[in-house]
Amino acid sequence: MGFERTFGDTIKKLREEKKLTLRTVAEALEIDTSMLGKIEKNSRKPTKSFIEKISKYFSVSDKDLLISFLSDEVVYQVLGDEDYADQVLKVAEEKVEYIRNQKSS
Amino acid sequence: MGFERTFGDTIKKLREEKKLTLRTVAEALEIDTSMLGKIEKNSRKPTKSFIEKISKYFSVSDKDLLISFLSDEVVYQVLGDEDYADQVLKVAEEKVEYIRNQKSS
DNA sequence: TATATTTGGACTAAAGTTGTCCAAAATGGG
DNA sequence: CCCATTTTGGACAACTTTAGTCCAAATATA
Repeated sequence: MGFERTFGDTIKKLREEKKLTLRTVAEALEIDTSMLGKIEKNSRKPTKSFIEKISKYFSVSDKDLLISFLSDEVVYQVLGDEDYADQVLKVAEEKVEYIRNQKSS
Repeated sequence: MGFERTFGDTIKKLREEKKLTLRTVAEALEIDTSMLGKIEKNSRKPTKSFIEKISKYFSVSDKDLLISFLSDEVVYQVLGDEDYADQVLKVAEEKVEYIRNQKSS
């Protein structure tokens, strides 16, 4: 899976590959058409349940889609203001590692 | 700077090393004592302005404190639910890299 | 024991988020 | 070009979250 795209781009591509309309997919997932459009444009966040439904609908990995979304969130958070993105991510990794070791001791 | 601790732990340690009370520091920074206590316990978020003031007050790097705080946020975000933390961070790095290349082209 | 410090609950105001509805804009087939 | 359909995004109300303050209980200190 190509993670360079955003979550929205990813699900939009899945839909367009199958030549389906927003309305068609939205009905299948039982959500508002406009909502689906916004999620594709990353202007509304998918719920966990949405990610489950859409991954099932397109037969793609639920986990991959979730990671795609969560990483978008992290990127968004980390790219504001001053750009210490790399350092912030590096330190975050260290902290995650540290916390893991804590737990298992 | 040891980034294994949380932002709250870090500023608490700075205060205790100088044997200052919450009230003393809070007054110097012109914020509520209780607020400072909560920030030390990571139950309230520091504002950008708070980080600037406290780093100046203790003569430590503003940037380091900011990174400490931002990385806490990322860790918090990434450690919920299923734990794909490593993968999410890795993908986030790739996306940041990707976005950087986009901009400079 | 008396005094100061730390902790956290409760609350209000402000800010942010969600999902829905609707209409304008864009697209595409005939 | 026209019409039907799709896409896009604004506006809104309901709801959730967060921020900051005040206060009192708990804890530490001298």
